[in-house]
Amino acid sequence: MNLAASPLSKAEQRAHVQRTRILDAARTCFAERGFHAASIGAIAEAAGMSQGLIYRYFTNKAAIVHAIVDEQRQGRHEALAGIASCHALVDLVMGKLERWRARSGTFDREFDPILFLEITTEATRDADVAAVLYDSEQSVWCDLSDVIRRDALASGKALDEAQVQQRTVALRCLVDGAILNWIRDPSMDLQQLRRSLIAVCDTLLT
Amino acid sequence: MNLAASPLSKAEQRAHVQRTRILDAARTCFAERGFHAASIGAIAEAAGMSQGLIYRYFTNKAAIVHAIVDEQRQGRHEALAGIASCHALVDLVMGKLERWRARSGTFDREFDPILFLEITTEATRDADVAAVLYDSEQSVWCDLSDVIRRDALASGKALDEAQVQQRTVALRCLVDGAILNWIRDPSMDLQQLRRSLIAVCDTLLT
Amino acid sequence: MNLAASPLSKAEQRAHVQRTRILDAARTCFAERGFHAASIGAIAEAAGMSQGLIYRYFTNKAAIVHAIVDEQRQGRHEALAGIASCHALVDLVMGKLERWRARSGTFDREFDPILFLEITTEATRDADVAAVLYDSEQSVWCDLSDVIRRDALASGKALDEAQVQQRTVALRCLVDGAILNWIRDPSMDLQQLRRSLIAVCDTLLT
Amino acid sequence: MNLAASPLSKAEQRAHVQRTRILDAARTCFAERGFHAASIGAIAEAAGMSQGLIYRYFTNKAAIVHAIVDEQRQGRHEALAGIASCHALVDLVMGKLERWRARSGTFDREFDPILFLEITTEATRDADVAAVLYDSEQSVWCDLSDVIRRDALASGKALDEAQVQQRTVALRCLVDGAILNWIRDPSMDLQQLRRSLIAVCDTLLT
DNA sequence: CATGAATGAGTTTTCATTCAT
DNA sequence: CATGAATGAAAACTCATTCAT
Repeated sequence: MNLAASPLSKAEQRAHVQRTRILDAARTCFAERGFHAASIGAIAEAAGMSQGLIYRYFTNKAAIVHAIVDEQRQGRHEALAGIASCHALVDLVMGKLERWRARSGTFDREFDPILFLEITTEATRDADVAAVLYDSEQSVWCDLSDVIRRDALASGKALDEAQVQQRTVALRCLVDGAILNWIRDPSMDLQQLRRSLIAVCDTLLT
Repeated sequence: MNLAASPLSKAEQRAHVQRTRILDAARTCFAERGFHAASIGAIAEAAGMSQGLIYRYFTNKAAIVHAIVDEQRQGRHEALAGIASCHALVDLVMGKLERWRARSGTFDREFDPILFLEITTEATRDADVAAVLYDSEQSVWCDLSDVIRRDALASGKALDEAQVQQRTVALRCLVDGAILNWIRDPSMDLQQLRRSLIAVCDTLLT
Repeated sequence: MNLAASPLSKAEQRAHVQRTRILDAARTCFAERGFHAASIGAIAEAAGMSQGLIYRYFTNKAAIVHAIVDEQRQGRHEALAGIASCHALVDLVMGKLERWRARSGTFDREFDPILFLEITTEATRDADVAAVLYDSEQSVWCDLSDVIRRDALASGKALDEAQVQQRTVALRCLVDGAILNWIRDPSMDLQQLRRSLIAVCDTLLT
Repeated sequence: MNLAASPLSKAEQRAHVQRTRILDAARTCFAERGFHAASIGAIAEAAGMSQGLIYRYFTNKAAIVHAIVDEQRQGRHEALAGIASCHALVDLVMGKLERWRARSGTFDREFDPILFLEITTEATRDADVAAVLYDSEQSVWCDLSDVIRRDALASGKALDEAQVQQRTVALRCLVDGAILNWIRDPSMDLQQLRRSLIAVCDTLLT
């Protein structure tokens, strides 16, 4: 993303490193305790720096939240870019959920289900978060539509635009709903969930 | 609701009225600001009473949260009891979303999508909330399976148990995902969403 | 104290009974938690009545405290009236301490060591308590001087007034100090303490 | 006090100064109003700082109380270390009482009679305070026994251990009782009290 | 006479944010 | 650039006291 053409000064590099350290710490704290309950003090400690320093890189606690929301948006977009079929999408998401349960406590820079929920909730109240999230949704929408199209292409089906839209909606709801249900029922059998999703995808694309 | 057989004393009636007043206020505040950001002071003001009085009816702020979570669980269960087909379910949910947008600011004693999200997020951190939510999920699971069975019965299909389970998973994810997406993209065309859901339901049940 | 000449009306009797109930409850609560930490609510519950009713019999929380201080003053005076020798005094006090440890939780209407301490501390801050306590001290002073005189008389010694005063001071300090030390070191051997006090009394009166 | 060997960082020095400021303020407030009635707000104001800052140096209000109790324990121990005779002990205590009355409002970092009482009362309810106080008592017990022994040695008397114990008990009760009585009767003639105590000491050691 | 619902001021404690060093 | 001491506003919760019933 950062081509050779843009020579980052040492100061800029340092700033970027610091911002990353803060965001990594914040992601963990936010996912653990929520945007509100996670204090700047906790983030500073997790980042191994003083509270004051955080304010050199982010004007606000809100600014940190915004940055993380954006980070997740980008991550989600990049993750979807490499996906060529519905099956692959289901695999990606289910893999995330499985890995999440394994190494609890560490969180994913590109896409974290708990943060995803936290962000959605926050969007209800914070207009800025809502705006970023809205953009994210548009982008995800396109990405998912592309997945549908690629999948159809690969299996030799021709879909008109209306069919693409409809299947995109369905796919989106399925995946998001799967995440939500996984959170609401941690004892859920992930293998069975995966099989069900696959089955629905197959049915929908027939 | 209050048959002659249940002799509620005046004190008990009063207590019930007050609890209801508090819960109504709290539901609004929680949906508007979230469980954490909504202060007891704000709830008290919304309920038109002093902060101290709230503590006569609820030992804790947490107790209020728990009461509301339970209220929503019950409401969700009751709402599903009357549903006989997937179409009816989609209608119920979409109706909620449409009505919600119309009279923003008022919240639903039986089931509110924003609160639903807030509760799911809170369950990540509060073990008590998680427990109530888990129970709720089991109950919803049964209710949805019944919907699937009734639907199949009405349309003369015979489904084995594995098929019922699979369709229940799909239905559940679809509906929850629809709510989530509606929250994330408020500009979404609800009519189109409704049509897509109906189409998926029809496809899945064929 | 209440001679036949004063016919108490039924209302007055009831009032007296109620006041007694409240004071009994308050004594327990105060000794358990201290004047400040003991709430009117706790006292009301211990007395088996409503909070409001307490205010029919006492204008204030402070009034309850004052009543109890006075009660203890009177009890102390009456307890000393029957004492004819230093040995008897030591026995009285040590008996109190021993019994106190045995049935912890119940408190003595006539004199309770913990309340005694609590009251002394409170006198530091509340002028009314200080006044009652001051009166109490004058009265106790006379009572103790009489004990000294009776003791000397019984053992055939003649003491001039200065000697009486001096021994009274000593006796008073010894007894109060014994109580204080017993509170500060609950593991203290009461039998040994008793023997030491007796020995000092004997020495002092030789 | 701060020899060259102890390299306190500037931060540590500052922390120590602040803790001292807080403890000084707290001692005053506690002695004036009691542990419970003295609010953190009052302490902060007396210390000339914000309420929040107090929590940087003490985790709790209880922590402040504990620190003060410990401070007094140490002070009491150090004060007794330099005492070689019963007369000197009486002089020390009476001097404290006289000085206390003179400059009311200021309290003694090493040993304050009102705080001593407050602490004893609190020990009745706070297990931690009770524990520190118990340790203090053991230490004072040894210190007083040593005073008795030194005194006997100086006056050429030989005391067996039982006699030492007995006199220690007596001395302890006398001194504590004197403080208690001085509090309960502020009009008391301190000169007379001093003479009486001296007389008893002389009698006891004959 | 008795209740207990209601209030409002007060308590301890936390935290985002600033700023002197 | 970095620190962490300091602040002030707010949070949850308690409690003495009043008053309608």
